[in-house]
Amino acid sequence: MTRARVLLLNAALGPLDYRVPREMTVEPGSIVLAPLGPRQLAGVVWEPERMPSDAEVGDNRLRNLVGVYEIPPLKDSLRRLIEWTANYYLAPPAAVLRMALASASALEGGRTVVEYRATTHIPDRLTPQRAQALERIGDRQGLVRELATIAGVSEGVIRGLVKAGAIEAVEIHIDDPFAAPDPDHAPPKLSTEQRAAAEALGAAVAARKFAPILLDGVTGSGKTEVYFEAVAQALREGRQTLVLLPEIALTEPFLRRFEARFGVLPVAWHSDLRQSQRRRAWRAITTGEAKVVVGARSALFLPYGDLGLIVVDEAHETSFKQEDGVLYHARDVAVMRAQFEGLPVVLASATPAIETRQMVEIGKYRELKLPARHGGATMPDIKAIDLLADPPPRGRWLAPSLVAAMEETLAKREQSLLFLNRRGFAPLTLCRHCGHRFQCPNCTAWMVEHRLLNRLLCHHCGHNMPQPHACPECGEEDALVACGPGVERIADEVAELFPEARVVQVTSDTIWSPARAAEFVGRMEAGEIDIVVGTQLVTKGYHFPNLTLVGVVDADLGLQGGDLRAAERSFQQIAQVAGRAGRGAKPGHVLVQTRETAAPVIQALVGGDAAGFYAAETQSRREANAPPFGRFAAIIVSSEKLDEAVETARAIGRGAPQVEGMHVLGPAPAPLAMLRGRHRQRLLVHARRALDVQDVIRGWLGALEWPRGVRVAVDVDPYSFL
DNA sequence: TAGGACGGTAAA
DNA sequence: TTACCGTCCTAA
Repeated sequence: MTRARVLLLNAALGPLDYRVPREMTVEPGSIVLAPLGPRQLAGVVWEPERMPSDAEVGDNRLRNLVGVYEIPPLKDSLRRLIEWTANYYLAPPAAVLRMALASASALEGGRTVVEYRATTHIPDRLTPQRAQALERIGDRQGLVRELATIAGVSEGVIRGLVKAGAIEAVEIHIDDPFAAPDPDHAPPKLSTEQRAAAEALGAAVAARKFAPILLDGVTGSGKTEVYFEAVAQALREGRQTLVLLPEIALTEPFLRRFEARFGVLPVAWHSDLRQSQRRRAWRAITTGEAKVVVGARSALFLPYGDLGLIVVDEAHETSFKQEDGVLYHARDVAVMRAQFEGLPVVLASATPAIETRQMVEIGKYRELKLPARHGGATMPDIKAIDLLADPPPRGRWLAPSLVAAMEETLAKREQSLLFLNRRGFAPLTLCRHCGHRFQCPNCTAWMVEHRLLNRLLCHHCGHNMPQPHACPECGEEDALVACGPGVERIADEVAELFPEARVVQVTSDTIWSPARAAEFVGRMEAGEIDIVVGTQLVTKGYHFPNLTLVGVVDADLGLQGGDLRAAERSFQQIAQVAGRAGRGAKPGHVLVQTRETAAPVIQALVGGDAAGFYAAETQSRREANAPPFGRFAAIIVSSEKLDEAVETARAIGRGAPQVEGMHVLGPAPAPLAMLRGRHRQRLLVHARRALDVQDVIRGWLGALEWPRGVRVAVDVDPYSFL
């Protein structure tokens, strides 16, 4: 009799044992279908010694596996990665496994999927629901269920439209091949420095060994062209490349550059894929036919058939840290995957994280430097505007000297970019009469006024309400005032100052799909935009040769809140947005508005002393025993009931083990004391680097119990201290 | 007494 | 997580 230990796609369950029927063969990694109570669930066969079960079950109680999927088994290297991730981030292995088998439907054998899209035919009976559906669907395509969700109507309405001929069926073959990129399609002209770096990367790919490499080049130095040569090398060897990007908003410019270099588009992987696209991509990834995959975090755990290279672009980006579910850092897990698979991994950034720099420092990572801009472009000059000496007029946010520079830029028919990392019109609305402030009922956060929508929104939970005219507290009319600036307010100010200029706002409210991003890029390149006002969305990735002026509206914003990475993040953000200026033949200028011209961040930016800033910041981290020299883990306790959250957090605090080199701060209310209707308490564990803090926490929390509605989440290496 | 809400537990 | 079971309560 053979038994198999199976890790099921159910995060609440540990591994379960099954009987393997006589006619079935499985091996570790096999993807199987197993009975679970009255249902059937997919899972993966695992080595029993690597996945201990809490209770041994006798042979007589085992149920038979239902079947094995005709899909290559998950490789050892991927199973080790799943184990490592679950162990390091204190997550259920099944939750990590789910990311590898991200397209459960791809497991089913079906080779075709029927999708639907609108025709030009207008049905005879156009009910309001039908009209709404057709309008919202536009030229989108998808399953009946997907279209119903998009349209906000029931599936019956969609089916009715199909019957009426307004929506037609399209057959999708999920095994349709992806076109192969051609490494020799359009080789670039590289500078001597780029050539040297490209050759080093190519050699690392050919060596087929673990090699973590920091590709460190100033903004505009052509890092992408350089790592494309590593991709070309992987293609020549017939192996796959994974390129991780921090946000889908960045994929659009990337796709176009890729197509120009290799002749075809890469395979995209992100959360917005339709089910059929996901299925097709997943299958092509497992077979190795998808040669280059560009994706967000979640592409990291896919079962690549023959991976040869991993690239993490904009590797310093904090959005690589997953903030819900499994709280992993994609940059760090990418390095681990490269290690398990024996591959080179390239971290590309103009402003690497202190952690990454430190790895170079101690000789763990190799560094390839591109110290100059590509094609003769020069670095922009950065000047600070002292808001205390040169303040904007009352009720305005742009200093006279910044306005003058914008005027000049406009006169030269060049483009300007204003950066403010705050969506909406104003971050706080209050009543002048009684002092009432609009707060989210579910979160410890102000409601943010969005004039584009004429509503107040909570940026944490999505709660929203119409823009009020009277104060709900005292009933006073016309007493509500908007406090502080957001991107919309800056755009208004710009429109008043330069009525003839063409202004666009670039935030997640206006650029919410790759198509919108493409449209923005197109208009920028065609010179149809004079001034961009945007959030962090505009700080990276874009290359606009005619953009010569960058204004940072409030450089002090990022320094508030004071978490351990505040200074570093400020520096990176401003250096990145500054890097958008003067990328072509024309030189760029950057003006940074600040109330603290003496702050080290501002001094480093103005003086162009990145190395000095990094050295000072690294030293202060060392002294504080902060990452990368020491480590943190946050324990977040949340419940809809305040007393339960507080009591559980206290119990956890009381249960803290005495361990040499570790101490526990808290519990205390988390800075976001209420989020999406849940009260949150936080404990912060600070430990020396060598301590296996995960093991300590596992033992600590494992010995405790808490009420049903209480959630206890551990965030290892936290990035958000909210 | 039917049926719903709730809590506890098993799932191999 | 989902399914199911027992308990308790309420409406009829």
